[in-house]
Amino acid sequence: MKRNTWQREAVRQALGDNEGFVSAQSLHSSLRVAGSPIGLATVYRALADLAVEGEADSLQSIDGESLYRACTPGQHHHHLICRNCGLTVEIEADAVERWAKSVAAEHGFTQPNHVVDVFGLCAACSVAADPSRP
Amino acid sequence: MKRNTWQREAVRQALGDNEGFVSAQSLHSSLRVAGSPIGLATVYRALADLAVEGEADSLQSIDGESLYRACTPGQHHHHLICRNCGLTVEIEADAVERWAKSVAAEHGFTQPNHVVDVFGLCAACSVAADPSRP
DNA sequence: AAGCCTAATGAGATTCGTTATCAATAATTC
DNA sequence: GAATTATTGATAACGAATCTCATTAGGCTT
Repeated sequence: MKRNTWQREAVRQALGDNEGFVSAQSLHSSLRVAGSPIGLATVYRALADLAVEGEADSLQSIDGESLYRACTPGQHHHHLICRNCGLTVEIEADAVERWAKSVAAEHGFTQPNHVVDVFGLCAACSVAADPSRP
Repeated sequence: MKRNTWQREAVRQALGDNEGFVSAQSLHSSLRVAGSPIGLATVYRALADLAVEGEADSLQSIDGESLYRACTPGQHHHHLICRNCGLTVEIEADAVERWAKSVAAEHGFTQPNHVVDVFGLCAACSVAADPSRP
């Protein structure tokens, strides 16, 4: 049976408090800094559970570590992420879902997963990077 | 100044001989099995160089390791990858390209990059994994 | 409230991919 | 051929993530 512990809740809340994607390590250390005695292994477990339950999205950062972010549960979606400030927008992509499924089936592949993320500069960071073109 | 060594050439060739994405580790061990005394660190360095020069594509596998594959430089494409045997099919995705661009613009994002990869089990591995459902 | 069962925790050890170190080697230039 | 110096490679170091297992505590029953 699944149990509710203050640790799970602390991780869920810490995730929700954060705007963009965070690593398990940094989430753990910010919890510790905030005075929580939560253990690192527990943070990893809680994040993995949240990801399975659909309450968190996860992606692999460039250097291979897993990053997590709170998300609206129950809905499969992808992300538009500012590579400067980390601002993240959730995007729906039914067309992409169908495309991924069909392209997999077309080549005889089963159990298709897909990784679809768009990185860019958000409006604010675009202006900051090139003020001449607002 | 950059120097040409047989080790770089061996890595480039081993990559080209391979059908799908390979990890640095497995590439190294197959080179060793083939009789080459090449070192592991050198394989990592050669692969990183090839990726920077555009002669290899790299991606992060589900479990966090970097996988590499030879590719024709200057051409943008995506991949359909068997997560069991590594078999890779290059896929065209003009529709996805346009979708990524438009969704980025729609939210005020500029300079859009995107990560689009589909993982699954290829026909052969699907049968091997579940022979009852060929 | 007390007790039981067992899921969950957490400190530390462990695994494993990748990178850094640094003396030795060898590719290029002169 | 000698000099220069990029490159190599064995090994150490690093870091993210997982595992171990004794301990803790959540939720149920009585």
